[in-house]
Amino acid sequence: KEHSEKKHKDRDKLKHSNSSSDKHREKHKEKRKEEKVCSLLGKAFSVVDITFWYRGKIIFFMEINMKVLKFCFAQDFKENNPYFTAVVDNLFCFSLMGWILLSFVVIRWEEERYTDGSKWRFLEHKGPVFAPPYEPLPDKVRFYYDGKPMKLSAPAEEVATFFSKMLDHEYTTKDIFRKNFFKDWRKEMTSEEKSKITDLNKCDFTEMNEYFKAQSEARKQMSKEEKQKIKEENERLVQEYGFCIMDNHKERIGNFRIEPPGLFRGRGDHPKMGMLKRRIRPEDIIINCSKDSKHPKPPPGTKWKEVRHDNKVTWLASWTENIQGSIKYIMLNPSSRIKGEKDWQKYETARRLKKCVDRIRTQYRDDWKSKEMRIRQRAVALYFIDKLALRAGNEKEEGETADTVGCCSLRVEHVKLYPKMDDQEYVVEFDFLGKDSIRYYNKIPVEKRVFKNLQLFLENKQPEDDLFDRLNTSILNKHLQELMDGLTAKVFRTYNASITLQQQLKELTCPDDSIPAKILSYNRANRAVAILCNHQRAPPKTFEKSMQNLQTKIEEKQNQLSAARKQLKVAKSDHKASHDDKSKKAVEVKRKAVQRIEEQLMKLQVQATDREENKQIALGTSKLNYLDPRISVAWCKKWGVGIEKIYNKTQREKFAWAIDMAEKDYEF
DNA sequence: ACTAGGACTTGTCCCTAGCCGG
DNA sequence: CCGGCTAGGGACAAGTCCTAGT
Repeated sequence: KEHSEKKHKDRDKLKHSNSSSDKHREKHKEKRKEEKVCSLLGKAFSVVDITFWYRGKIIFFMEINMKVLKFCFAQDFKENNPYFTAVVDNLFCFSLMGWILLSFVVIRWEEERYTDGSKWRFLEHKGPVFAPPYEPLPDKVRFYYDGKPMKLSAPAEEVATFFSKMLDHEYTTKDIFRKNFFKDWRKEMTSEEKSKITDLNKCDFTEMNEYFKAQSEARKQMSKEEKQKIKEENERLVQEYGFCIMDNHKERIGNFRIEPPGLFRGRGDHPKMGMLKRRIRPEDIIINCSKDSKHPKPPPGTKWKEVRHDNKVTWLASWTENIQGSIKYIMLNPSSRIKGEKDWQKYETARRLKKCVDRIRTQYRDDWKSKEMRIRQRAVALYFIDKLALRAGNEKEEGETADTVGCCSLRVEHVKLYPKMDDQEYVVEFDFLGKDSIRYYNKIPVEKRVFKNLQLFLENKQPEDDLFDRLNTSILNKHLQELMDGLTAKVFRTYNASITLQQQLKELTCPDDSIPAKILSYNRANRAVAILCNHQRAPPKTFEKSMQNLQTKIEEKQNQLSAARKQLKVAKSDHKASHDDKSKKAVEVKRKAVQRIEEQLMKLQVQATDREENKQIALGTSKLNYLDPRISVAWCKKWGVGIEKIYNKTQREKFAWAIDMAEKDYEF
């Protein structure tokens, strides 16, 4: 019905444009019409049939070039049904007595999956965008050494600017940072500079620092037009370099810009902080694309390191970074088929774990009694991974990164055992730095067997010895692989996160709640998961202030409310006195006003609670990486909550497959 | 069995576009 | 229309897990 209404409107527009004599305008309208028709087409179909009948008037199709139709159709179809792919090369379209027959092939993701391990058949892109070249400082901005101004060579100056931009950060005062920086900086100096500049403490970067501050201030002060221009330029760059063609579809690239040079910071107590991250040139880049595609061109006068055609991998370009010597990649955006499909598979693996988790739990409990030490250790570690959602904990090379651990790499110093604590027995206290040097602190009571085993593991060990000395991640994962196909340590995190969300949602959602209250429940369920996974954040710098603002708003609303209530009272007594229509209306109006303000107040209060509870907890990570989006989609459908209340635009794009697939009765 | 390298996922921080109330 | 604030996106670091070579 809706579509036919739209069609009528379109037809009216069509007549209109025919009578218009302005050629240009007509052309424009033509284009819009095409777009409109194509978007209508995309929305017109449900997704399961191989062949669709669609009733309409042929006039639309005659006027559209078949090629355009095909392309628009492919795009629209994909946007609306990301879980499917349409093969439009075989698109077949003709009219029959006012009906239009459209026939094309629809393929589901899993049907399209290649069996030989290849990830794509065709890949074409324009290559990465490089960091802008270094612009030397104007002469008036000077660097001082030992109190005297000194002109630096361009390479040395560039590195100096990196440091000068960071002057406000605490880490420029750290010894390691300064030492690493100075060492790398000296490598960029001319021999003359090298002999002169021997002590970082005698370097004065303040003038440079002020210059950059002024620059950023000036950028803020730019006129609207200038800002608009920059925005447009950026947009153009995205249009040109931000997309690629992979197997008949135009897909967004995740990070098409190469990381600019700068000083490496690292997280936590990183031994390499302050080192120079060098500039990446075309000669460092390996391009990956299909042989029969138009290969990306390197910037004039340069060459790529290599152009290869490896369809067993998903990346478009790669280079080796100089701090850790690891490889960096350019890959597709999460909304792309290749990422979405993988994401979906991940949750399917977690759902398979759900089916056999009881068996696995029984087994590891059995293994706590094993005669073999390695099996006991494996079983206790697995218990922690399952119960506490710890990460696997690969070994790391000492001195290369910050000292952090996961389950398998836990050391004796990270756990403390308390046979009795308060009113609980067999309490284990964990205190260690995990990924990104985020502290994990937790005290939990465990079963007696686990406790006894831990005591055994700790015997005759130094604090810096491994807790699980007979275990590492590859042993653990090999074991898990035997328990279930595709099972690894991280699947437990996904599984426990998703199952917790589903169960919390069931528990917390009250059918009679208002929409904001329901959303609060959702956020609380999300929060439970974030706490489980230890997703913390530094309380935002503006937290206190924004909390206060909210509080004042609430007070204001409360005042408004009491005022409105008073007015309602007055109106009521007026009505009692006069009993006329006018006063009756007035009462209604006032009643509505009170109601509205009550609602607003409630919304604010809910918001305040939500924010307070969220002070140190980051919801984003679990939402993006651990929670099966179909649970959320189903919840939204079940309770009539708009999906946009839960997922913002990017998240909706990433989870398009789930929004498409999940019905309100979906069970993880 | 062990290691290094490679590919891909997960994680936090920081900046800024754009929203909203005054 | 302006300025303050904040959500969201980008940047990029740091994990996991797998494979191939020794």
